[in-house]
Amino acid sequence: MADVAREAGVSAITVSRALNAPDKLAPATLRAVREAIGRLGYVPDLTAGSLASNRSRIVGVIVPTIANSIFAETVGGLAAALASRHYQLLLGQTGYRVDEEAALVAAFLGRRVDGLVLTGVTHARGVRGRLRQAGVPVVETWDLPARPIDMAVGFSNLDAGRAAARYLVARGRRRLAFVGGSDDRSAKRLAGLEDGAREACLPDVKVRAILTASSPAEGAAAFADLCAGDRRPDAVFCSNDTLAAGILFECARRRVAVPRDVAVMGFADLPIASAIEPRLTSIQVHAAEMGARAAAMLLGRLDGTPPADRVADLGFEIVERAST
Amino acid sequence: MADVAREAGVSAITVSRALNAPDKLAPATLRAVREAIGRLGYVPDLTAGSLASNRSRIVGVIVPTIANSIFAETVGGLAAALASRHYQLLLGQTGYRVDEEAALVAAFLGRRVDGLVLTGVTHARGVRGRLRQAGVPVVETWDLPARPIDMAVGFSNLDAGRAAARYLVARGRRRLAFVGGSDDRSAKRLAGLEDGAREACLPDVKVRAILTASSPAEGAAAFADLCAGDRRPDAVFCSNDTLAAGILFECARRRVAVPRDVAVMGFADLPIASAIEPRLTSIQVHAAEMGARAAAMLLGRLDGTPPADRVADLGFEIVERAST
DNA sequence: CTGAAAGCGCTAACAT
DNA sequence: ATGTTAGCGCTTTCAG
Repeated sequence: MADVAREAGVSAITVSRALNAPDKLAPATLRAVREAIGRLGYVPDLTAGSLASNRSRIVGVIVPTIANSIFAETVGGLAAALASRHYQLLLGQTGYRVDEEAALVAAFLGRRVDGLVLTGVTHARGVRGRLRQAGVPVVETWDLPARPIDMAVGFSNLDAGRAAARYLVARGRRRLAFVGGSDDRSAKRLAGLEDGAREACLPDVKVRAILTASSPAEGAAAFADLCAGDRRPDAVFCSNDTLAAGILFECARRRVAVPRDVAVMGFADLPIASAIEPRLTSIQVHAAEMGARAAAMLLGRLDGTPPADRVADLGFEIVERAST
Repeated sequence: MADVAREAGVSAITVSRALNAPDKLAPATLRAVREAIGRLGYVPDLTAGSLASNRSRIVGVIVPTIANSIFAETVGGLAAALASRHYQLLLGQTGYRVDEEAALVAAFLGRRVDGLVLTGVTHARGVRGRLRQAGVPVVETWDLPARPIDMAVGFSNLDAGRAAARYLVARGRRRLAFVGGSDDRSAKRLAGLEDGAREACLPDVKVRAILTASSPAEGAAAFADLCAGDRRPDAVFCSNDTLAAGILFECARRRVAVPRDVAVMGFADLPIASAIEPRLTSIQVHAAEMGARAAAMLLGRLDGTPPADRVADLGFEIVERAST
């Protein structure tokens, strides 16, 4: 920066202003500085800038795994929204382990991120406190917290599960099954489903939980398991469209007619849901928009805009298709 | 850090060493410092550390879009490998625009990333030069560069396309079609396919290029298009399993028998390929491993290990399944 | 509209 | 094994 200043015949601070507040400079000065920057191929060091200004222009996002499409959609929406404002995205994967999340939060705070986006509302001991103390804007996603750390954008997983049960019951299904992850959010969807089944005085929901649910192969295997018992379920609710797709494939192989013999319902309404044959009934939860809204919330806070709602419930919608 | 030093009755540099080189301290000193850190809840500022040490422990990765599973797999592999060594990942999306890539490269260099992972081998003017001048370790992925910027890990997209053609021709297919993106790597796969068709003196390959190919719906629409003409192709090669899945769905709806009437071949061997019905023949390209290898190459360089191969050809394998 | 001085929080290089 | 000094490259604050 000193070199550029010398080349342009100004002081360092003027170069800094040319970069960060160009309209505070006289047009001629600005032009001179820009030319000097071009001649020297100067690349400003944002690390030094962050240290001096105490703003990093980095947002951290922590997801269970980026290889799962539902989170990839959210991260994509987040990254796109941040890029337009020249913020960068630091990505962390927990592998569904809360202690990994705690470690990532610590590491990201050490990087002095300007904001943090978390998946879910259940966190390791001490994480809430550390986050609050750090005073970093935080958005929890993919659920609605009873007591948010700071801000949140999501939907009620419990209500979604219950809505699925009611929907299936209303269509005459009696033997409900669940295939999904054992993580916190999937567990809530299952709880909602069981709740709905109880309302209708149905027998217990058959459960086939998968450690880290995401592949169609796991869905297919889970369905095979469910069929092994005495009475095959007549409806399966999955915590993820990818799993549901696997079940549809397995049904095709077993010549199980969908929806006649068994209704299959997915979750998240990924692109595959509206393309697969038979087209998959799913619950749309606006995965990409969640990321975009999280970005908007963070940026609003960082701009000092009067905080609107701290918690945004994006809701969910059952998208009815051929599989039910 | 000064506070911690005072609390522990040592100097600042000793605190620094407790964090970065604990085995250079006497056990008692180390314990004292750690206790002080715990009592004060001290979180070291990595920004300041980066500035002072000139190492950021951040690696940047730039992909067309994270919402496309093939890149999500690579990023996942990369992130996992880096996390084990306490490096963080900065993520950028180009939306398949080369000028966006150039902007992201500039921004990441400004962040003083310790390494950079790029998708593909074709870049905007000036990017190569800027990267070389910065002296940052770079890994290009998903292709093999004729003249690498620095390092690379990938496979030959041209050969993969040609292998697909030969495979299909050997099974008696004569009217080949291609459905895929119009990006550089897809274009190479298409060129390979056309090359293979020429070898066998087949008629021209029918091409249905999609701007940014990734969803099953796009695959289905593309297949509908291909069928609209006079002679339906008897084999379709897709630049992505997600597109191929869409074609299989569309075939099911049109009662087009696969593989009897048309053979369908995918690319990348994503989880869906081995789960869908009929199971999809695909070309395995080790997407996740590409990320892991890219990480290994960068870390090796950063450790100063004698550079083994600068370019790793992971190759590809045709995984034959029911769809052909 | 532009500049001078000070310092962000840490680590490299050299002591001892 | 531990400490001292200097400085990383920028922005803040206060002046003019």
